[in-house]
Amino acid sequence: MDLQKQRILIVDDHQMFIDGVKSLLRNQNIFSVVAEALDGKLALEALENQEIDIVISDINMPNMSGIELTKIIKSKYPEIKVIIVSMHNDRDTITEIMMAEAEGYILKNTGKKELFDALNSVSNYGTYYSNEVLSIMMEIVKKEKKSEKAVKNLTEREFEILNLIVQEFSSEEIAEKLFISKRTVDTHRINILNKTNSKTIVGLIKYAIANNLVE
Amino acid sequence: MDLQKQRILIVDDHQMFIDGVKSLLRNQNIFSVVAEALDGKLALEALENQEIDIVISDINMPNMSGIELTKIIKSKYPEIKVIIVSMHNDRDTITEIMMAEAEGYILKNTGKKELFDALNSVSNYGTYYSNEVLSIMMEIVKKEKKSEKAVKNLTEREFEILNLIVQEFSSEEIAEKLFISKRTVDTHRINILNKTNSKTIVGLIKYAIANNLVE
DNA sequence: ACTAAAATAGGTAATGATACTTATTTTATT
DNA sequence: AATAAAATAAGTATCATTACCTATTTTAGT
Repeated sequence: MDLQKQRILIVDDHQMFIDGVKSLLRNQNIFSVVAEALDGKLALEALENQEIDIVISDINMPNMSGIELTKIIKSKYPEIKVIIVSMHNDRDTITEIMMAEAEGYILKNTGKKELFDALNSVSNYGTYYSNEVLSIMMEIVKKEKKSEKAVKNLTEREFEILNLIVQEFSSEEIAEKLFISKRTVDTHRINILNKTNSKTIVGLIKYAIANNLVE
Repeated sequence: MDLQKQRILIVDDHQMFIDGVKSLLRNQNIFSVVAEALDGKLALEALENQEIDIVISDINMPNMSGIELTKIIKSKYPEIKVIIVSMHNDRDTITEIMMAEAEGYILKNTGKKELFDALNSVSNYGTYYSNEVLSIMMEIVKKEKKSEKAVKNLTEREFEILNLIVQEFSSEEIAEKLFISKRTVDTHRINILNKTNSKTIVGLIKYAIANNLVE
């Protein structure tokens, strides 16, 4: 008796993409696309109705992202492997995928060969991350460490003042608002500049916006 | 004798997408995918080597965007119809597509039916824009008009200086860089603040970032 | 060639931000 | 109770930004 084919669920809000993956998985006898879903909710319904071994999911979808979907799948069906597929390989995306503990992450410009490599790795060894993704992961590990130190060690008061600065209040106005001396605000200001490695208020605003420290 | 099939070239840096479109265009006798290309350069080569009636192109591609490709196609082969396919339907994208004068614009979550509608419209009437796109176009026409006044009436020089401000150069440094007086830069600065309704440089930076006037 | 818009620049002043230093008081942690 | 971290504040100085005004020269459009 043959080993059973690996049963695959494809999740993507773009029908074209689902068809693309299906066409890549035609004419072979290891994997079988047994279900498809256009969003996370439909994917979860599909998982309740049939046994699935591997989920291939897009990351950007309406209502529920591939990340959220992965987290739910991992908590309800820890034995199911998840491969996330994405257009972009930026830092934020990769970090989120790591957090969600997906077994694989490939880009949408992946060819047939790499898709099979990923599916095989995931169903046998455990994980698959493309070289592109791995090199970005290494960059993150290096860079994130030091920026984390700078970002996170702003004190509560400093955060409060940073927010007021971004809201266009001057040091004097902030002082009035917080019932403290303008000189104190100035001190906080300079400490904030130093901690965020900003030279001027322009850099600080950009930094605050880029790092989501405000709003 | 039959009418010749409409010859289609698909351009996308994601092989999966090309396969998806091809699978949607299987089993019918109006359109025929006779060529595919993974980027704009290869697409232009393909156009030199064979007759094409309709180009279906992705918008986000490395080296040359679908917009740039469309512009080149339109200047060299004005009789070829172009349908742009995109993930997103944001204002900027739609505006650019209008500028490039593509005959059609559909989203990647388009199903078989809409793809055929688009292809038929484009090869017969002339253009096809999905309802989603049309409604966004109307919003643009309404909103863009008023923000245009504030945003767009920055002069080239003012844009240049705004960019340098955002890059954390002081008025003095900007003056040196542009070989003009610091007083001139100051004047520009104040005009920029007025035109963007910003009270302080903090507001200006936020405004510039929010409106994509920089980077 | 004429006109409007844009770019140029200066005077004068007030206000704001930043640099560097020092020091006291509060608050949290062990 | 001791220590460290955070919040408070001020002195002094310099530099940068903004306000309000006026005015000339360049550039582009009809």
